[in-house]
Amino acid sequence: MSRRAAQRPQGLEGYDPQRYAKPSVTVDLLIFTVLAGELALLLIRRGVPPFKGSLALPGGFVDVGSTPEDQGEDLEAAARRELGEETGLTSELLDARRVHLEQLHTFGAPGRDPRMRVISVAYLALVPPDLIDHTRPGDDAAEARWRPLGEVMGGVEPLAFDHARIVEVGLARLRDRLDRSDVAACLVPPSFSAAELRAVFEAVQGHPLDAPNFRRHIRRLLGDGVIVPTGQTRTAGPRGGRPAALYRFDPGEGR
Amino acid sequence: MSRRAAQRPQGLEGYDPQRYAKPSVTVDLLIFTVLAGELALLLIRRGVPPFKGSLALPGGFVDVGSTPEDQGEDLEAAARRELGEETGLTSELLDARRVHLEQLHTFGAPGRDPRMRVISVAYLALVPPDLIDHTRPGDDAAEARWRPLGEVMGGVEPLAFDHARIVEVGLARLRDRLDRSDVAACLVPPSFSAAELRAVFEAVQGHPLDAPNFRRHIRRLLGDGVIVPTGQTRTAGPRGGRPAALYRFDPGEGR
DNA sequence: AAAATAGTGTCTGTCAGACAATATGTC
DNA sequence: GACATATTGTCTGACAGACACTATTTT
Repeated sequence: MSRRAAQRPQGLEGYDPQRYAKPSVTVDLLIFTVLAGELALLLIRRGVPPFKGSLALPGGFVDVGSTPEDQGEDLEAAARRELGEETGLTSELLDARRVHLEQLHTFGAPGRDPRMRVISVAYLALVPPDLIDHTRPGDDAAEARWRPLGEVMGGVEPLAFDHARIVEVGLARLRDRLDRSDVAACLVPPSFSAAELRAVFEAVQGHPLDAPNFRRHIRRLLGDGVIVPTGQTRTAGPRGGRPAALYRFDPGEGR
Repeated sequence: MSRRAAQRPQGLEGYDPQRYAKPSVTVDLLIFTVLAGELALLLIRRGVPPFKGSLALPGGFVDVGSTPEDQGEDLEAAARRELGEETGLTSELLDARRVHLEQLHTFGAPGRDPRMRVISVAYLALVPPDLIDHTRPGDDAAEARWRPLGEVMGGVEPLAFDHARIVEVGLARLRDRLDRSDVAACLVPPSFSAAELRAVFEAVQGHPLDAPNFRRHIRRLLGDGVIVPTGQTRTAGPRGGRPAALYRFDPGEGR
C-alpha cells in the first residue's frame, strides 16, 4: 500500500510533473457501419509483436507536443485524424454530419500492453455505408478490413490486447444511443426506405423488429421533423412488391 | 497539417514508444452527495499556481509504474485511492456497495493546463450523506469542503482549469443514471422514507416531483425487490403528521 | 378540531409489442 | 391471380403527469 502516488501531498499541486513517469496515450477507434444488413467493424491485422498477426482496433498515439506552448492535438482531433487515415475519408466528409464520432471510454489497466503502460482513449465512430470506398480498403500497409460483428464476437479470431472488451462496451453504447439520438442517420445512405432504416435497427439490436410498429416510429420521426419524405419511391424485392416511400434525415436549419 | 503523429505509418506498430513525448495523466474526481436536501460537490481550494486560490476538483496523478513489469495502478484504482484520501473513507466502506464510482469522460484538450499537456480521466462518485465524516472535512493541507451545487454552478467562484465543464458533464450523467440504475442507493442513508428518496431525486433533477406519483415509483421498486420495507416508521414533521414507512435498498442475494 | 405529513385511486396521454387487415406494386 | 412488400389500424399493457381524496399522527 505504499504507492508512489499515495505519498504525494496533493493532486497536481506543488510538484514538478517531469519528475514522474508518464504513460503512453493512444486513441483506439471502434468504427462501425452496416454492410449487407449486418453490423460491421473496421479492424486491422497487426504486423508486429505483441499480438502479431492478430486482429486489432485501429489506433495511434496522440500528438501531445513537446512544449507548454505546443501541447499537440486534442483527443478528438487525434481520433478524427485516425478515422480519416483508416477509412480514407476526407476531412470535409468527416465534418459533413454524415459521420458520428464520440468518446467511448478510457482503458488503462496496467499490463494491457506488455511493452509499457498504455492508456487508450476509445472512440466510437459510425460511418454510413455509402461513404465506404470499397476500392481502397486500407490506407497503408496494415490490412484494414470490414468484418461482420458476428464473426468478430464469435471468438474464432481473438482480438489483440483488451480490444474484445472495448468492442463490448462500444456495442452497448451504440445500442443505447440508437434510441436516444439521431445517430442512425450515420448508418444509412442519404435516402432510405422505412425497411432500410429498420434493417439498421435490427442489425444493431441483433433481433428482428415488427415492421408495422417500426412504421409508427417512422411516423413520429416525420412528425418531429427529424426525417422528411423525399417524394421518391423504390421497389425493394426482386420479384415485385409495393414500392417504398423514401426519406432522408432533415439536414436541419443550420446549413 | 504536418503533425508529428501523422507521419508515423501505423498506430502502435513498429515504433519505439520511448521516442515520443508522453502526456501527464491524472484522475479528477466529481464527488457528489446530498446535503440538506441539496446536491453538493466536494471541492478543494488550490494552494499553488496556476489557478492558485481557485476552487477545483480533487485529483491526482495516476501511478503508471516505471517498468514493463510494474506498470502501476489501474485508473479506477487511482480514482478509488483519491476518493479515500479526500473523503476520509476507508477502503472497506468504499467496497461496501454504499459508494458509487464510475468513469465519466476523459478531458485532454491541449492547453487546459498551461504548464504541460495533461490528460485527465474524470470519475463520478456518489457518497451517501451518512458516511460523510463532518469532523474531518479534509484529509490534508488543501481545504476540501462540500459546496452546494447551486453555489458552484452560480459562477460566483469560477472553477480552475476546465473543471466547470467537467461538472456539467457529470451532472448530466448523474441525471441520466438516476432513472436507469440503482445509484440513488448511494445518495440516501441505509434507511429512508419515500419522501427522503424523493428529496434526493428532486435535488438531482433540480425540480419538485409529485409526491403521489413518486409513491408509485416506490411501489414499483418494492414490487421489483429493489427496495424492501424495514418495518419501522418515523415521524418527519416537527409539528406532527403521519409517520412514514421506512425502506432500505435490498442488499441483494450475493453477500 | 386544525394542521401536517403519508398514502391511495383515478383520469389522461404517450409509447411499445402483438397482430389483423388493407394497399400497391411485379411476375 | 399469386406473391411480395408497404402501410394502416386496433387492442393491450406499462408508465408518467395532474390531481382529488383518504389516512394517521401531533398540537
